Amino acid sequence: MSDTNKLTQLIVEFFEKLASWEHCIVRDKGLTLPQIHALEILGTHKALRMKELAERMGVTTGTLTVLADRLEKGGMIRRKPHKADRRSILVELTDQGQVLFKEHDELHNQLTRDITVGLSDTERKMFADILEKLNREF
Amino acid sequence: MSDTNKLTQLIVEFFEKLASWEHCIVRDKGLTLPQIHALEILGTHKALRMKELAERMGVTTGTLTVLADRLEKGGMIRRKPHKADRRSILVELTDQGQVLFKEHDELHNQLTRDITVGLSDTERKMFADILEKLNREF
DNA sequence: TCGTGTAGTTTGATAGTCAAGGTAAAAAGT
DNA sequence: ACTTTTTACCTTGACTATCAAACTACACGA
Repeated sequence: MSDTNKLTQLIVEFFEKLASWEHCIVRDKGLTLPQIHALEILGTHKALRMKELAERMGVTTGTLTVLADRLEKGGMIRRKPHKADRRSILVELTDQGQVLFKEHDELHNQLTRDITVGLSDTERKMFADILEKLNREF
Repeated sequence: MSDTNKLTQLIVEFFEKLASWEHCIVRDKGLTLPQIHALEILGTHKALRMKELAERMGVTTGTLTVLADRLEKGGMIRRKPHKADRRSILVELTDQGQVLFKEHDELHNQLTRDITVGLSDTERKMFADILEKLNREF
């Protein structure tokens, strides 16, 4: 097997494990993956237009409308008018959504610590550098 | 911001990009993420029992039943009886499913090549080593 | 053989998803 | 200024994913 094949398998395995972990975590909180995904994006971007959020999530605005309805009903997000463009609607986290986001973000950090526990400082730095390069190439 | 936070962000960004890529790829083929996920697992494991496949996918057997129905109707997989245990059912790829799996697998390899194009041989090897360690810790 | 556990299916309820169509507002063209 | 086109969001209809719970058939141990 080529080096590329092996590396691909390692990436796929890593990806699957991350996905599975996220899935279990959010299910315990009564949320779904798309819902927490929206909260994650809003948590790092303050207010976003529906259109922008939909694009970042990779879904249509129609899909986002119903998703946002549910999150709004659950008290996680808030819609507010866009001053400059009356077609647009801004979405932002409520206080409750902020709390949830921060909790979830801390879980991510804890996971990072857990899985990198066997790495040396050099390796951890190397890993960060490599990820930065990969993200640029995407 | 701590090193852990930064590393977490890099991992999340990498994960999101992988998910988005996979999403776009399978949509072009008229498949869904869970469907291609099942094909990927079956592609590397020959025949699996429904129960085993469900566990690897992280879904209940009820969910897998309807998923398998659709894949079977689409000619991607085949159910066949389990010789030793008549409660169990084995699932395996059809020839058509095999072709699809190999095509998709090759796309993964191509993606690996594309995103690691900026890495040196040393970095690529280091990346593989680190991923192996992380996958073990999971 | 009888009770308990297991594999898979079915069903009902809830979510996610898209495409297509609708409405209102902005932007562009004339 | 007026018309046309584009954009942003919502709605609807159809399909898929998902789980929990109930159900069937089989296995396995006491």
